[in-house]
Amino acid sequence: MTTSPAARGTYRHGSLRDALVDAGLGMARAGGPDAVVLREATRVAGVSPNAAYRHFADRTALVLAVSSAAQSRAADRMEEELERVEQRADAVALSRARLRAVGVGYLGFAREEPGLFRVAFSVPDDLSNAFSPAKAGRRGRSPFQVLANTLDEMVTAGSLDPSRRPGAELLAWSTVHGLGMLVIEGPLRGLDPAAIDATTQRAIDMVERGI
Amino acid sequence: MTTSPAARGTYRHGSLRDALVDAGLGMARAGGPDAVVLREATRVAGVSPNAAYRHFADRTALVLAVSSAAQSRAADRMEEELERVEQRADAVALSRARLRAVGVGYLGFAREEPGLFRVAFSVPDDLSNAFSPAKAGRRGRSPFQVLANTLDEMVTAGSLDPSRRPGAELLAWSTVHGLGMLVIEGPLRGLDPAAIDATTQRAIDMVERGI
DNA sequence: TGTACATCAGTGAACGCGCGTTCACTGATGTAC
DNA sequence: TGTACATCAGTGAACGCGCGTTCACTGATGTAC
Repeated sequence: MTTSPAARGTYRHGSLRDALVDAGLGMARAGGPDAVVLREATRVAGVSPNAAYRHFADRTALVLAVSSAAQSRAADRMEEELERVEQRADAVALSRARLRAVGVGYLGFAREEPGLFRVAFSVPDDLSNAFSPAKAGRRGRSPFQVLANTLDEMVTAGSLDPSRRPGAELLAWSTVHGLGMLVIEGPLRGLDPAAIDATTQRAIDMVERGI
Repeated sequence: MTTSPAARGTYRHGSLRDALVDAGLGMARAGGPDAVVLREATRVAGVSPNAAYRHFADRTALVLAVSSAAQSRAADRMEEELERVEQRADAVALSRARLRAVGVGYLGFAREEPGLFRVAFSVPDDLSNAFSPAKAGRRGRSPFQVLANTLDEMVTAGSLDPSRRPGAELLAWSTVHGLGMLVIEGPLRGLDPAAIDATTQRAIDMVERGI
């Protein structure tokens, strides 16, 4: 990741944009959006400070790109959890298990990567990306789409009444997002992981029952 | 609020601590926690920059005090909504209406004062205050206590099974806090107020049903 | 009631800092003829 | 196949900025005798 000009040997970097975003992810991992500093990213990439301006209009643009990348990772984490769900005959039970997996994955990401979670979902001007299919990262799905798909599956399986489907993602997401924030920077921070697991399960129970 | 040394006339300020916190609230109102700048607070208070150090160990201490004050305001807003709930014979219905009022008040605060909401609930080291009775502001109740009281009322009224009471505040708060974040800096930002109202009601429905 | 003195809230000047950003530039690449 | 030239990714040096914080200080207050 660190490519000094000497080490690099070449005048052109080759993939500076990606290198800057990677460096930004590293900083965000440690301290959230505010920790992303443009000059430091160029340092890590082994390039002069102003080289960043070939790829980003300003610091905000870099942070937005980092936010996007972090959203991709969140989506990956959610799909990872989805893949762990075992198949079963009962379509209703399956679709419910998949909804749970989405919630568990989202909260797993929040707990494992609080800095990335914050840069992904607390960067005002970019969160819309999480919702817009068009803007989803090259990886494919945004966290929001993963959730929406799972809710659609519930309707198909008959575990969610179609009349309750519209806007249901907002309810599910609110709960799980709020809990994530409380876990990261709220009173649940540093709580016994087992207790957090239990609260996570309870929160998802509530969503399932109340949606 | 602006008291220049000349205008002030006196060498001692008299209530500098409060003045700094007030100035901090003003800045936070406009831009959240990051917008709180110590030097600016002293400027607004009409005092030299280092005078702040008589009252706060460092900038962080000031931000924490501002966060505390903002939490008080949130609690006030919630109680304001509670007072609006009309009395009725049916204790169950009353206790439910009061829970709704708490949620509506919390979200009203988020929408009306996004900057204060953020400084109140997104300052890592201080959110514990919202939970600890001992540390509650002189105004009395913390937002968390207001919520907890209302849930206790539900148990008393018989609208919440006592076995479900422990930890219930976390579920309710998660939902309403998450929705608040989505409204402030998420995809619901700038949405038609009526639509936000509707989502708020639905979210609270979900909590009531699923808790 | 009057004076001496401790207390401490505020002053004034200065600091180092690292940031984001701009300027005029140079060197490597790829394409047209 | 060889050369001229446009393109543009990166360089190097510099900037202004306002911040948080420290220093040695001064002036007003309140208390002890």
